[in-house]
Amino acid sequence: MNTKRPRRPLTLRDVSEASGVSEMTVSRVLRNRGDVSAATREKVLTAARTLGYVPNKIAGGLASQRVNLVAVIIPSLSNMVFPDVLGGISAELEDTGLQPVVGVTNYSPPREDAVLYDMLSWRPSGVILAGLEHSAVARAMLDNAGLPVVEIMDIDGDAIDTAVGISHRRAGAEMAAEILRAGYRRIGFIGTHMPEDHRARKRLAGFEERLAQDNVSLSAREFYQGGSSLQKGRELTERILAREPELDFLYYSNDMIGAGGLLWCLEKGYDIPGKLGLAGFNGVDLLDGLPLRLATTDARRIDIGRRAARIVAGKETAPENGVVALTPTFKPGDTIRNA
Amino acid sequence: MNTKRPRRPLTLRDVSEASGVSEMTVSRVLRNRGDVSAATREKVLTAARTLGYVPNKIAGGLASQRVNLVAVIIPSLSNMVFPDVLGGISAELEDTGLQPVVGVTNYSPPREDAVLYDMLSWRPSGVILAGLEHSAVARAMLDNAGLPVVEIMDIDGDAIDTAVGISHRRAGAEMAAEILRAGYRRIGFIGTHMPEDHRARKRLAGFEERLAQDNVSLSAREFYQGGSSLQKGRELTERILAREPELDFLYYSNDMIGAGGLLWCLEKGYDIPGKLGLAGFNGVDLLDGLPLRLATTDARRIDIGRRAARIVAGKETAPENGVVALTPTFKPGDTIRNA
DNA sequence: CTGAAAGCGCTAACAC
DNA sequence: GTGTTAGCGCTTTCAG
Repeated sequence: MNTKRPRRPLTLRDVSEASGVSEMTVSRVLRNRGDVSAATREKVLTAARTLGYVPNKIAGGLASQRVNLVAVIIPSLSNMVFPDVLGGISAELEDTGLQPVVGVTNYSPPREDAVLYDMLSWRPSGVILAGLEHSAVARAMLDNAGLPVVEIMDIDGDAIDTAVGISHRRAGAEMAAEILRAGYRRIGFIGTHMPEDHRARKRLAGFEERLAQDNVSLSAREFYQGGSSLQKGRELTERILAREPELDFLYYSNDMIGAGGLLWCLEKGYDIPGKLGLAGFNGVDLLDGLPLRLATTDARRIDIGRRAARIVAGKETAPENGVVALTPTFKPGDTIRNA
Repeated sequence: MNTKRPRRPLTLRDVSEASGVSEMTVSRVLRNRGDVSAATREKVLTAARTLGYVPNKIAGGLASQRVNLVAVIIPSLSNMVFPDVLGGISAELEDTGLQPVVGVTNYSPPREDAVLYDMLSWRPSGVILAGLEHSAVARAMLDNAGLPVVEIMDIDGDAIDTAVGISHRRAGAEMAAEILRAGYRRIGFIGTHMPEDHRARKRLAGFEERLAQDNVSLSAREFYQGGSSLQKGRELTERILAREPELDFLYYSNDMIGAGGLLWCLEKGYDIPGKLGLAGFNGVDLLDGLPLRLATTDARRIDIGRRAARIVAGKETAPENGVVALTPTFKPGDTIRNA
């Protein structure tokens, strides 16, 4: 094994010499560009294959000034929402020759700047990034880059070029409306304490505004740090109900902690949804296997990925106002009683 | 907004002219390479910043023949195990100047070949890829590439360069031993039907071999297609127990379906772990919030990522035999009775 | 249909 | 400490 690892990677010239065809024509064959006779094409392909030649995109990109990469910048991979977005993006990019390259910011603006800088230094053909809130530095880089920029997940704010997402404000408001319609009145909220999670913040704002319309205000809030897990959902639920035993509804900022809360409540024998209603956010398929299906809002993650990719790929042109608004859809599940 | 998007991206030359310093020295400043006087450095940095210059790594990579990218090739992003591996990799790469670039194969060998080809065409400084089973084409490409190759997750087989992982055969065998020790004898297995999931296959093989040592053989198996979910775990558990009501243990090929099975069994009132024991595989933290903690094997995902990254980064040299064997650790949880 | 020449934006290597 | 020269491996452009 492993006997003759070549010192020098193969170049077009090697294929050219092995096949007796000029570098230029070899290049044409390998890229399916321009007309080449079947005979020549065959010679080249055989030579390339037997040598095990892999083109050098660094050189190719420099010469052609075009790179088939799309930068995708997201806050996290671990909360089971961004993998869905990525799935939508890859699916839609599949037949375009474009390839997504993923960068993760951990919800840190300086880290976002760094990741963006790094990705832009590869001169991608487009950028897809989560959220509408970016540092002045980031905005300047994107302005200077002169490439399509699609901001995803959120549409409550100003887009640089194009935004594809849902209104989290609206998602929050609609959930509030459903909860009120069902007759719940003593409502608690459980969410992350993350100043940089703008979407969760907007959701909560929309939620409280809608409650206020009915003269209801939140009876309790509980915030947590770090990642979401079932365990975290349990702890926070226990804590908020210990503090405010009279609560009749809990709105969670994501499905994972909501599911944890649900499991805890069921164990403790709470009457759900009779005496206590629960709802989460995202619409992950984890919920389908729980003892009761948690009410939630489908955040349209896959669709968001697809539309963003279509725009970057030029399959679809962004609307005049630069906003592609998808509709967050309420999923009642089993944890909100019927009105 | 968006007024003066430049037609031509900025080059070193622009910074050079704006600062009155030669291109070469500008380059030195921007890369922190070689000695440059504080005064010059300041001039350059200011010019670069005010122009909004972003270096072109395509050109840089071509000139220097070095690229700070590490290709990471994994089968899937959606099963909550690879994000952990990725986390370990990024964490360890953070201070090395290297950057992971992720490719996903969906457990398809042809897709793996394609992804690998594509990544190699960017001439990364190293490759980390899941598993030891690769097509002849893939092996040839890796041999030709002349760069460090680390195969992760599995060590049961031959590595190209270096393998970092656990023995799945052993993990299966050890779980079997625990189950037998606890006195269970009528054992069923539930797993994916994926010819390409070699690790699951090896786990099952090790599991059955160990059972055979005690003259026990599997009483039932249930296979499924597609992704894992709680719901799938419920359905399969119901099915296998309908077919073989006498089973006293269920071994699942991953924690997600195991958790689904656990929830279903609890609802149906099974005596767990008294009459029926359950175990999964991976050790994901989802398990911490379930009504009972599912027994499982910690697959050491984060450690695997870290060690692999250390080797690619040259922080650590691979052992002579090319195998970094981590120890899969049994986690008893609450679903196996004490012996 | 095929080839030759020029150069993409940067850095290695060598002057000064 | 700083500048000059020559490519890196490919593709563009223009000839044939």
